Amino acid sequence: MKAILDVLVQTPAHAEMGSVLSYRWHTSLPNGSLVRVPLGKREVLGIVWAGTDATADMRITKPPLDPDKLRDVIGVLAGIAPLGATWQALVTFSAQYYQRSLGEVALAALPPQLREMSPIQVERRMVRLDKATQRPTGVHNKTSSPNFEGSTPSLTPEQSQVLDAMRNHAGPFLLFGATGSGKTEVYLQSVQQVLVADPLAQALVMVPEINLTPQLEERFRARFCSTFGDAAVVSLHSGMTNPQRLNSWLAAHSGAARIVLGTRMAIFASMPHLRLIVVDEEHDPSYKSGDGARYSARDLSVYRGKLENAKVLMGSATPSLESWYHSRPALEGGRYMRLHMPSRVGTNRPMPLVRRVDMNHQARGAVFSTQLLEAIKVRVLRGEQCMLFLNRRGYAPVLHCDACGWKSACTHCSAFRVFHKLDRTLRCHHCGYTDRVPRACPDCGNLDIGSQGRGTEQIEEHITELLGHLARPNGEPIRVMRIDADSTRLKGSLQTQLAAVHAGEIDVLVGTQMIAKGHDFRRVTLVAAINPDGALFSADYRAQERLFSLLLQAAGRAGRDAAMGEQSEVWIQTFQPAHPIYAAIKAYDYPAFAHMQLKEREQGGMPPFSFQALVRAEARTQEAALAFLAAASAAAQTDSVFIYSAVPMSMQRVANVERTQMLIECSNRAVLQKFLSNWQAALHRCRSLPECKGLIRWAIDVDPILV
DNA sequence: AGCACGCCGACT
DNA sequence: GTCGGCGTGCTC
Repeated sequence: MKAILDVLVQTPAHAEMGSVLSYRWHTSLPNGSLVRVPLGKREVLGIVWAGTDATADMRITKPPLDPDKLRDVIGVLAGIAPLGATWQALVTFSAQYYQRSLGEVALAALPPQLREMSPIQVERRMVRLDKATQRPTGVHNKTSSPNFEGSTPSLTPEQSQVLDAMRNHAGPFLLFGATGSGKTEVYLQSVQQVLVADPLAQALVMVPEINLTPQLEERFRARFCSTFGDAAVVSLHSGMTNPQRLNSWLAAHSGAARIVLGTRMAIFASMPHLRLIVVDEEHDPSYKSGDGARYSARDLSVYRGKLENAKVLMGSATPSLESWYHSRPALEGGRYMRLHMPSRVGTNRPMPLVRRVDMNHQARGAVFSTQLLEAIKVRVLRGEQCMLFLNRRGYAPVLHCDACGWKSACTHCSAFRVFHKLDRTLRCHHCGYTDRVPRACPDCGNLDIGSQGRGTEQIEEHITELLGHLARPNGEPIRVMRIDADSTRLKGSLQTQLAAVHAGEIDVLVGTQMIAKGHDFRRVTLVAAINPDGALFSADYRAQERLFSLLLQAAGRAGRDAAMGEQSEVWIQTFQPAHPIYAAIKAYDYPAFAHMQLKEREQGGMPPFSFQALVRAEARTQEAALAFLAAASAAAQTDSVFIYSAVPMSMQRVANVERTQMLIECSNRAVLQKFLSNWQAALHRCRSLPECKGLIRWAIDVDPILV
C-alpha cells in the first residue's frame, strides 16, 4: 500500500488550480521534504506540504481524485534536510498577503538550479560539498568562545546605546542614523553579539542593490572569517551564477553559513537558526519593486523576525515614511522601536553645507550656473574631486525636428527614444528598441534636427569642454569620468571605474543615482545635483520622499575625508529655491520633512493612513485591458473598499503591450486582505469574458509603489 | 508558466 | 507540399 503525499509544485499565478497536488510514494515523507515529481510532460521540483494551501481556499474546490490515477513521485532529494516549519509559514504568509499562488512563491524562493536537478545530481553535489567542508578549515574551533578583542573597534556612546537597546528589547528596531554615524559598525556588532551568544545562531543582512554586496561582504569577511571560518559568510543575490547561488543557499539551509548577505531575495533563504535580520537602507524602493511576486523584503523581514523569534534591525538616514510612522512612540501606537544616532563618528564637523542655486537668474538653458562652475574649478585646481548628478542616461532625452515637429518617439512604447551621442543611436530605455540616429528628419527630410534636454553624456561632454584647459596641482590634465548604467554595462566595469575614482585619477565624476548610493569617495568635496526639480510636482506622492533621500545620500558622499570635510559642499540647482523640501535638506532635518509629509499623507488618506492594492492589466489593446478591469470592478460588489476607476499607466505602452491599472483603497489592512482573497475567483472568471479577448496577463500588487 | 495540440499563410 | 504563426487547454 503506497502512501499518498501532498506535494507543492510551481503552478502559475493564474491557473485555476491549487498548488498542492497528490502523488504516490512507497513511504510517507516528512513535511518540507524536497521531491521530484511528474507534472504533465515535465519533471519538476516539489515540496511535501502538509499545511493547507490557503491561497487555493477560494478557488473552485474539485472532487478528490481517484487514487489509482495519481502518479508516482520520481525521487526524493534525500541529501537536503526538509524545509522547516517557519520557512513554510513565511512562504504561506507571503503567498496570502501578496495574492500569489503558494506554489509560485515557494518554488521561486528556492535556488533556480535546485529546481532543475535530479535526485542523483543532488546526491553527487552533496557528497562533493561534504568532502569540501570536512577538510579542516584552519586553527579555528567553532565551539570555543570566540574572541574579537582587538579586532572590534570601540563604540561611540550612541552606538553602545543602540546595542544595549537591542539586547534589552524585542524590537523590531528602526535605526535612524545620520550619514557617517556608524550604522555599519552597529550592524557588525549586533551580528557579532548574536553569533557569540549562540554557537548555532545565524544572521541575515540585506542591502538594496547588488552593487553594494561586494563591499559589504568584504567588511563582514574581514570581521568574522578569522573567527568563524571562510565558509561562515555567504552572499545571495541574482548577480551570482546558478551554482554559486545553490552553494550559498545550501550553506544557509544546513546552518554552515552563519551570516547570509544579500538583496531582497535573501529574505526567503532557509536559515534554521536565524536570530537576527538587518535591513540596511530600509527606505530603498528596491526592497519592493520587481516583476513576478511583488513582495516587500523589508516588510517580510518584520514578519519573519516574529515567526523565527529573530531580532530585526532596519537602518536608514532617511527612513521610509511608513517605518518612521511605525516607530512613533509606543504610547501613540508605534510598533517599532526607534533608535537615534545623530552624530557623525570621529569628528565634530557638521554635514556639508547645502547651497541652493536659483536657476531663474541664470542664462536661459544654462546647464551649469556660473557659481557652480566656478566652485568646481576652484576645487579641481586644489586637487579635490567633484561629483555631478543627473538622473538621466544618454546625451539628450529626445530628438526633434523644428520644421515638421517630428520627435524621436518609440514605435513600441509611449516614450521617446533617447539620443546616445557616443554610439550615435536612438535607444528606447523601456523596450530596448535601437537604431542609428537619422541624418535628416525621417518625416520631412530637414537636415537640422536638434536635441531637447540633457543626459549624463552631455554633462560629461560639457564639463570636459569647460575644464579641459585646466591642470591639476601636479600639472596633469583634468580628467572627467561618467558612471551610469551605460558605462557599467560590462561585468566588472563599475568596480574598475570606482577604483579609478578612489585612486584619485578622476577629478570630476558625472553620474546617475548609481554613484549616490553607498560608495565612499573620500576625496570628493563637492556634490552637485544638476536638475533635481522633476520630483517636486510629480503625480507620484512618494517622489519627494525619494528626492529627499537621494539628495541626502548624495550629500553623504561629500567630505568623508576628515582633512577635507570643513569645506565640503552640496549644490542644488533649482528653479524652486524656496521649496520646503530644499529647506529641509539644507537643515538636514529629516524629522521635520517626515512630519510635513505625514501630515499631507494623513490629510490625503494615503499610506500609511490607508492601505492600497493595485490591479494591473496588460493587453494587446487598451480596450481589452480596460474591459477586464471594468468587469473586475463590477464583480467586486463591496462597500468595504474603495475601487477607483481604471486608468492607463503613466507609461501606457511598453514593447507593444498596453498597460492599465486600477487602484483599490481601504482604511483597514485586514478588510482589504479579505476582500482581495474573495475577489480572486471573480478576477479569474473575468479573464474569459469575450470583451477581454486580447488580455495578456493581470496581477494584483499589494502595497504598490505607484508611479 | 510550460508544453501540447490544432488549424491557416509563405517558403524549400 | 511542409514550417510555423499563436489560440486554447491541461497539468495530481
